Amino acid sequence: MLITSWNVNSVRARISNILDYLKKSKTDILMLQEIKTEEINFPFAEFKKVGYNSYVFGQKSYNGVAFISKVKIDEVKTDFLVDERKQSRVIVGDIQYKKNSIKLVNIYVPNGNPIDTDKYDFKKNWLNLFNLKIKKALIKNKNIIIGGDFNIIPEKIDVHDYKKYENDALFKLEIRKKFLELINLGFHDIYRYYNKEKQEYTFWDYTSGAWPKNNGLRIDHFLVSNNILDKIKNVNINKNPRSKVKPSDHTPIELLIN
DNA sequence: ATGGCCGAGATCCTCGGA
Repeated sequence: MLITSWNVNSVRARISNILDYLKKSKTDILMLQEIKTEEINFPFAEFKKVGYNSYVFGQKSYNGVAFISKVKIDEVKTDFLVDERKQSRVIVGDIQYKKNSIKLVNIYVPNGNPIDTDKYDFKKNWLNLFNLKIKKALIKNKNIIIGGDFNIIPEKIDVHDYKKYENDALFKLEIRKKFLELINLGFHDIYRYYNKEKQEYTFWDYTSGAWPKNNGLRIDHFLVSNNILDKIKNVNINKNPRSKVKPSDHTPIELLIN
């Protein structure tokens, strides 16, 4: 089973790119972030036409997350984390896979820039709350996959020029520590687990020729709980969608389960 | 050496993104 996470930077602006991707990749479950629309304007029919059901937690203009899935997702919840600004950043659901129940947690973490504003505090508070919610969720189900746009560069290897990001909300030590705290609850950053030395990115800014220069960041991640680590067959950053016309600034990360 | 963009929702600019 193939599970993909992709920040699409508007589901409506990106609909043909997303449909192309589904056709080519045959992904079973697509976890979307930054859909930038409410449920009322979500393209349910377009996905239904190609065999996918949509589970949507939308918001007007900003944020918004969704599952696009060929398989049934149970217990879909949009109140896993309710932040102080009531933003649509987390949707969770359970899948049955080979007699295991796996909880999928699809997240869009706040950006947090600039760091001298309340946006940065919002990100810190958000991550604290998220870690707490995951800690509680692990008590009920030890099979958890967290996927999404974390807006966190875990290590120096995950950015083209780390010195430029030392005072950026994506790479500040304080933020990376929150990511480590989350991992220490019992997860692996599955991309880095399989690729100890590889330098690949999931995001390239639209500006400054970042894509042709490969000035990227690895900020989209899959965290897999220890209990199901042996069920993971492969993980891949698929750069193809970033090279298309009218692309998202992020590209999909794909997780293959045994 | 620097900087270059894009989407939504409202106008012809602002906000947010990273």
